[in-house]
Amino acid sequence: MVKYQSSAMDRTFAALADPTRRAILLRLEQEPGLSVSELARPLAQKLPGMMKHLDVLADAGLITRTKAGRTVSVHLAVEPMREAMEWLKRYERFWNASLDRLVAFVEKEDEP
Amino acid sequence: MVKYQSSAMDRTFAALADPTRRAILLRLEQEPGLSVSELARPLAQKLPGMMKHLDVLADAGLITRTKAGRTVSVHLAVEPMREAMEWLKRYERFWNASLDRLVAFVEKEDEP
DNA sequence: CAAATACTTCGCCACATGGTGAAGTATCAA
DNA sequence: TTGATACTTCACCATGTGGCGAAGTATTTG
Repeated sequence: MVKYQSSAMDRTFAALADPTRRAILLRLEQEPGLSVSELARPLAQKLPGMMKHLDVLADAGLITRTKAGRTVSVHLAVEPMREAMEWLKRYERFWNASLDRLVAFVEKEDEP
Repeated sequence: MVKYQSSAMDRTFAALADPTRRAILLRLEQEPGLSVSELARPLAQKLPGMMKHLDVLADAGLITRTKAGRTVSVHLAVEPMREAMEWLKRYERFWNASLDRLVAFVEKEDEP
């Protein structure tokens, strides 16, 4: 890859690209503060694998971890998702607005 | 990685995780139907690199390519972005709605 | 203190990405 | 037909997952 530094948005989208990580986020939405083991159990994930996913999510700023004794509770942090959504919003007009623009777009393609 | 098959959403988020690819999508929004070379030029990308990015974008369903003679014009396809946004919408309440929920969330964290 | 629990880190492996230059193919132009 | 143009594919490299078992560290618990 040779990507020595990546932007916040790069990391956010990359973190969201894995189904296990999306499942983690969905679960945390329902049950904030779950521990690492509790997160791993239903996902049939060993702890080392879960650690890597949590590292990716934390790098992207999508979770925070707080340690209490020997257990770690994990919490959602949605700000990066808001920014990802802001980016996508740029394209909202393509499916949200009237079809005028789409028609114009298609017609332009047919020009020589 | 050992990911033999990935879902449409996996591919969409993965495609969006690269700044060059996001730049391509932004550019196509302004100027639909650009050719491969035209896309590559301002991004300081060699053609082989651009080809790979376009392959990733096409796999994710984010672009379509139509060949006319020896030139290929590239077009946006926004449906996958709409779906990505639908997924993110689930979290919208965290930043969009009243702060009640956030307060409840924070207070829950302080419980023993 | 000893044992169990909950993470954490450490190799190790396979594979996709992101980039390159070089070579190949297909069209268009002269 | 010969060149130039526009892609396309190939071979190669470095790196970041994504997964595992095994070993290590830190806290509780008995």
